[in-house]
Amino acid sequence: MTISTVNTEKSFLNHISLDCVIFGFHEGELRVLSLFYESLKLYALPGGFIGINESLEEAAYIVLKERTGLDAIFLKQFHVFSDFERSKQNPLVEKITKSNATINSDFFDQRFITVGFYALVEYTKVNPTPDFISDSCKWVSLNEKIDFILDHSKIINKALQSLREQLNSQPIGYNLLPDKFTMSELRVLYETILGKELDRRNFQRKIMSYNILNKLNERRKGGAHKSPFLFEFNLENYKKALNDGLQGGW
Amino acid sequence: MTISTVNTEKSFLNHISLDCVIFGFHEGELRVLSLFYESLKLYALPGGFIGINESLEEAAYIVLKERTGLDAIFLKQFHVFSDFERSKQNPLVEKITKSNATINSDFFDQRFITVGFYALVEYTKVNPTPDFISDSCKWVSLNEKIDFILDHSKIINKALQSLREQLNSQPIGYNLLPDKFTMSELRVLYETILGKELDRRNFQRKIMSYNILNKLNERRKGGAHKSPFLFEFNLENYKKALNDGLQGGW
DNA sequence: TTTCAATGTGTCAATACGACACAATAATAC
DNA sequence: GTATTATTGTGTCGTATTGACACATTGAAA
Repeated sequence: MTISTVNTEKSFLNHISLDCVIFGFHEGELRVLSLFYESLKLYALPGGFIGINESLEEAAYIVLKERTGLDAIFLKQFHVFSDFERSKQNPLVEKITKSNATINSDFFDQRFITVGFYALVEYTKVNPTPDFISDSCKWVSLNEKIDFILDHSKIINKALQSLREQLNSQPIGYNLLPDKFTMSELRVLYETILGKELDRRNFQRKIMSYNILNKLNERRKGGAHKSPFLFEFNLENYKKALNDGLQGGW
Repeated sequence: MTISTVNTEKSFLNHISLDCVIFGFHEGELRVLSLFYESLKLYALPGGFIGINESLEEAAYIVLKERTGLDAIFLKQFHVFSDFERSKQNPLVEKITKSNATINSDFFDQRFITVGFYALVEYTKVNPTPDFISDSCKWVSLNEKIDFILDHSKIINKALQSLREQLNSQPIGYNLLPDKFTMSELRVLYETILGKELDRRNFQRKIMSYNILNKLNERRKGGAHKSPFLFEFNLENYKKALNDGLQGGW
């Protein structure tokens, strides 16, 4: 009746999909893990469907695990995209139909309402892995002009907007940076997400006032100029802040 | 295939529903418009399904219009509830089956993923109207202990939490108060949403600093004690604040 | 006319914030 | 080695914002 299968292995709910905006931070740029379709010259967000006995969150974790190899990830639903027109003319349908894959292309060729999730991951820990219909999986910088299928550009923009709003109340950074990092690295991350420069000294004063960072007796060597101290997140206070929220904005 | 009908008039998408937490403010209490099922002694949130050529938002506006009689309403999606167990043992299914209604009870008896919306309306303007399976539609105070079907209590709590977070960045109040109101009324609304007391004088200073209110040359007569001035929202600045957001928290 | 609770409007100190200065340092250039 | 240079560490200072509180005013009720 209302349950369909993509292949013979698993049954999914019709009409509902999810798309993940997986953010990484590298070389001072925010990047989004994207699937590339060589024949279409188009990118797409990693996504999936909801198994008949899964929650959205469980399904999203499966997508993340498959594309990144990572488990414990900061994951948050941020918006539902339900425009009547949004999944019309999905170029992937034709691609699937033409392929020899043993999957049900009818399933793809229905109207989908998609739940957007954003995830924050540590760039270097990710092992980008394409799915069965994409040719490659790679990081795409938000600074590049990239063509995505359907409304995926819109989804990314909305994800970034949500991330910005979160930044004002939650201690984002733990998930995007390596365990040890310099104050400059954290500040550049904030600047990148916000899209504006922040005063180096005022930033440090404010972020330290939240008591979510430990200053280490260790410096980052190797770079030119004075070696900066390394910091790490104070997990105990970080978790408290996740619950209670921070205050003030940037 | 994947489209079902509730009655013969309209086709809906399977597996997807929406529920509306319609907030009103009356006698210093936040209230939620709820449907009551006499035979079950249970309440439920007004909800609906997504027509095959509607967006979620369009469908939500239809629900609001039908239950309140109002059009232009502040409406916002805030969370998707997708637990596998959430729509098991829906008491409404049995109720529908037993009734003589010409509706397809099979449609109700499927797994639903529901999108939660919250709406802010002016209490006195609402004309509460039950739907075809409920016995009455009434305001329920958040202070009362009320039994809701399924996970609707959880949905209300999450809506209130979202509303609180919005309060810090958006000029909420325009939709919940009459056109003209006193500073105390606005403050009590904020106190009610936040669940804590605010200093009367500091509140006024802060809210006035946003420039979203016009102080009128008019006083509320009739109450005991000194007559307070009336205020109204400055729509131009209010809309600006809706876009730009406010700053600071309470 | 008095009472009393609520209102209008202020002050004050503590804190937070934005803008900025200057010395210390580590790799590089010479 | 020594000088150079960009970056880092750590301040200060004036202003704006915040929280706590005081006191006179008002208008219905006693």
